[in-house]
Amino acid sequence: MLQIQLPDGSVKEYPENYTAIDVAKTIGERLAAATLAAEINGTVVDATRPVGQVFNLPPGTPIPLKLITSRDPKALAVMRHSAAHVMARAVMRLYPGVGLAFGPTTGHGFYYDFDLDTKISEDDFPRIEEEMKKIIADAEPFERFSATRDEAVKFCGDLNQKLKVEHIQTGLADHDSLSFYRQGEFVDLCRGPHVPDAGRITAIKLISIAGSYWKGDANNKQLQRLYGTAWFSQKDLDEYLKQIDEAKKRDHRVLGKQLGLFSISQEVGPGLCLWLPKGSAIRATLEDFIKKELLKRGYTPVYSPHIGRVEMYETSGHFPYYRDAQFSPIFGHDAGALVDFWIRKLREHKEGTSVFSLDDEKKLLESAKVMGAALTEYPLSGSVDAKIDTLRVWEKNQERYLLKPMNCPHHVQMYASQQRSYRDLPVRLAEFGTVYRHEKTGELNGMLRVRGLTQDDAHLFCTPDQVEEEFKSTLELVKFVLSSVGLDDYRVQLSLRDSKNKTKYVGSDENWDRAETTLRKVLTEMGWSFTACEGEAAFYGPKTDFMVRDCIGREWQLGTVQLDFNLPERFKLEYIGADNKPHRPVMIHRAPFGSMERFTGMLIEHFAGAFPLWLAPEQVRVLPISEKAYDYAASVERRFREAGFRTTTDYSSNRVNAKVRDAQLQLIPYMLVVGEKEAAEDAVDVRDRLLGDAQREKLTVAAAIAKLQEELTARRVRQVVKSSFRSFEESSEEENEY
RNA sequence: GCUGCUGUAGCUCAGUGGUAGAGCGCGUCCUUGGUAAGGACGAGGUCCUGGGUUCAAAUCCCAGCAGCAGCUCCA
Repeated sequence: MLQIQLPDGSVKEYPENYTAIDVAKTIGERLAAATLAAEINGTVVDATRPVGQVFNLPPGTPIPLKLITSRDPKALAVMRHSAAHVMARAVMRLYPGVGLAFGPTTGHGFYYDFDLDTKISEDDFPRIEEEMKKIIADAEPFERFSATRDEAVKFCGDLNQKLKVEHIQTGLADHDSLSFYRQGEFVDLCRGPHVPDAGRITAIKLISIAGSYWKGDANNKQLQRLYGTAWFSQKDLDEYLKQIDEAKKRDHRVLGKQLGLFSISQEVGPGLCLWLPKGSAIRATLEDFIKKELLKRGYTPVYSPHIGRVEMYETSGHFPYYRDAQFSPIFGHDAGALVDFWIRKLREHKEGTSVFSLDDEKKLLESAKVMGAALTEYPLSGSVDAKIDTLRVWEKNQERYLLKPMNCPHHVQMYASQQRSYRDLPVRLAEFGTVYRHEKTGELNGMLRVRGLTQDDAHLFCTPDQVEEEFKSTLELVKFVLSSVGLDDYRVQLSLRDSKNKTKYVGSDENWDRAETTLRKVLTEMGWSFTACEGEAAFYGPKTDFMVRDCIGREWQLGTVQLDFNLPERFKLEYIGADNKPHRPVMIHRAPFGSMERFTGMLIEHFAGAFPLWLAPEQVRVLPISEKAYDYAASVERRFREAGFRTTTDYSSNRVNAKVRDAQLQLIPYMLVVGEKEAAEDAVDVRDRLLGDAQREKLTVAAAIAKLQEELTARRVRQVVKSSFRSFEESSEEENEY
């Protein structure tokens, strides 16, 4: 007999081969019909599997069992995964010979990757959906069966599913037994679980089609990824689609245009952001805020130029590691780019990655000569190394500048500009440093991913003893800054080195281990919850990143604190210790906002454009009732401006109704309606954007100024419109192993 | 960079192998108004760029550029 413990704690006995559905039937037919899956000992499994087969608990131990119906949030993921199978089955019917890759669930639906030469387009969605609906109407069961690795390979081979075969042989090499699910004529390698039959899938819709890479590697074959969503009712589906539409309305690109905050013009260039006056007001407010905060915390503001010698970035490693993501160097000599290309080609030739003929070299020599670089020393018949050396010598004598991709080397030079004593440390150099990166075209995204950005950057140089303390206080600064602007919906990520691919990083294992251990220790001591992510570190050190979500749920890195033992070594930085001997300082890179562009973009979405008073680009608008009140309106505007408020007056020929509406739609926190009555009393009629007409308040100008100043200095956040796509709770992306 | 979709007035978008439309905004005038749209008139377009097909292309085809979504990348 099988001993099963139900969620209420009661233990009951059932026949050995009973499934969760069978158990449900003993409670009630309706419950059995509603059961979609079962949670056994904390793991979600098929409701149709014999409970006793799932776990080998010691004999006599009752098995904890929970029946999962559509009311349980876990049911959605199970059902969506089944929907992915149904979609794949439909696609297979319509496109014979399609190769199957992976088909997991996502936070709001599911996708399946297909290897298919025919291009699926959105025009094909209706017939795929129709086929899916047929499959759902047929309500055939999902049947699980197991196979050994060899059987599985043969089975998938017979089905001509090459990607599955490859996956079994590589990704699943350590699995002895593999499970499959059959649904009618469709069989798929799959970990499960699934709903009992396709009829349990109620409301489905295909969302989009896009490219993806096999196993997420851009060097691999490109697949077609079909996205869909599924819900237990049409109502839920409609609600979800409505939410997506709502979410798009708070997109910073939409609001940025609507509210005149920023603009990205094709004339200026892709990824280059123009901060319009209103966007600039927000940025300036943020910058003032953090500048004051940094002074309090012992930072010293510095300025550095926008370009620097390429050699400096070769020393730091930025140039060799990220060359393809940088704007080309600025060459002082006309032949600079040519020689640069030449050296790269020679290196590729040496490494065997490309062919570079003697004839090519002769042509280049000729061209260089025409461009004014004679290169008489070039050893045409010498070794590749000798050739590279000759060209390098020429290059070293020329000017080569890089549009700066990072501020750190500049700050490093500032540190090195004088001798440092341990008594001087920590040195904290802060700068709103503008950097340029040639991001790939497909990566650009409004203000969130740009090619020119300003970091609220600073570099701390400290003794090894000071590292933990400095790191800790820096993390606290980031947290303080985020909470000051009302951003509390973020995730802390500990970004570590990829232990399997160390070629992406500079520095010794010892330095890395030291840095990663320190970070983990500090985070743990602070009691913060964080997620550790391998392979997310910077090339010079591990970091703690503050991740937030945008209006449609994509995650972005804002603030970051990075620990670096490596750049001080590469630049041979020193300080004189108490022992009168030179020591190597440790660097901390940190940017609470990350970049002003991305941070402002995220803030726009966070507040859905409705900024709190202290950040609002236009804080107060004076609305004269008629021309008779123009003079008084002007004086009110002047007094508010003098009190420090960003104030305008609406002199349009509209009626006050329209003026109120305009200001309301432009999300201006306070409107001051003034007419003859107010003019007579030196008053304003204060209309609060949030309270509207119902709670208008007539105050003297002085009282209104005082009221608003109180809200301003407190940096009060009175409203944040919740977004359904931001929260971190709901986004448990199901990783399907296979 | 890859795959797919999109590109029409300042904005949002409709539209057709036969020479271009709406709403909002903008301008002028009337209205001098009391808390989410007062009225009239008017100006605005190389229909992304370059090729091709055609008697005829903004519309069909190709290429490029840009935007969007996804993938990959992100110092």
